[in-house]
Amino acid sequence: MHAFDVLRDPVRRRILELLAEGEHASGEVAAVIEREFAITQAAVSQHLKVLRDSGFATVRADGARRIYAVDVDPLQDVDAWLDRFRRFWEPKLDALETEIARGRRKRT
Amino acid sequence: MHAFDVLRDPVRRRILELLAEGEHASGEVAAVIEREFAITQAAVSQHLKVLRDSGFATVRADGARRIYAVDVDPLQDVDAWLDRFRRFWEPKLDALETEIARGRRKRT
DNA sequence: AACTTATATTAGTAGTAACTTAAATCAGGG
DNA sequence: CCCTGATTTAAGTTACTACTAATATAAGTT
Repeated sequence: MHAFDVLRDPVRRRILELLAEGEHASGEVAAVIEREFAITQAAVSQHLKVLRDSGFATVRADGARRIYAVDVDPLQDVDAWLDRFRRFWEPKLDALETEIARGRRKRT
Repeated sequence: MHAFDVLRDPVRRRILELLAEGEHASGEVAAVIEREFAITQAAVSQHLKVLRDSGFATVRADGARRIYAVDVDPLQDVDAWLDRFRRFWEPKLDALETEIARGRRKRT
């Protein structure tokens, strides 16, 4: 599933916003989303699965709970796709300066 | 239609890539897309309509031709949404430096 | 072991979105 | 004015996606 397919859904975007604040258990995420979007826990779990499968989130077990964390790799891909449009709104920067400012060098 | 709904479609993303290179007539876009995606000219026209309606593209007439240009406002919205995740991959910059580097001040 | 809590999975349904084909619009030239 | 080329619009079909309800799984508690 392509990154943009994942981000298309407002529920998934909201979940990612929550995870951007820090790790959350599945149930914590579900509580917020159920309230804000009026959908069931099962639906939230399905969205979490999409996020896992597409690399936007990672999970670890904590007893019966599942702790989710954001993984920004696919978001960086989106950011990289936007690069070709940046010249329309960003002031001119030389190539090296841009590299440094944007921090998009290969991870070491 | 939300920006991410628009960007979800690979044909529309490809059209935006073409428009990022410069203005193109509807027919020029259609020629490329028909070849690359094997869909009809009518389908391409429908995608162009979506891009128009959602603010991603503007059109002007040139005789019977319709010349399309990219409008990056919605792309900037996407870029802004990504801001909350940038700290996961960007080196620390102070607030002002970030403002300058990212060029996201109000348009003057 | 039985009960409860936490979470995921399955099966089925309904709405939407992206096509195709056909028809409509509209500008320019003979 | 008719014809052609360029483009959009309309109608209908199909496939996909997000949902619910029900069930399964697994851990924690008594």
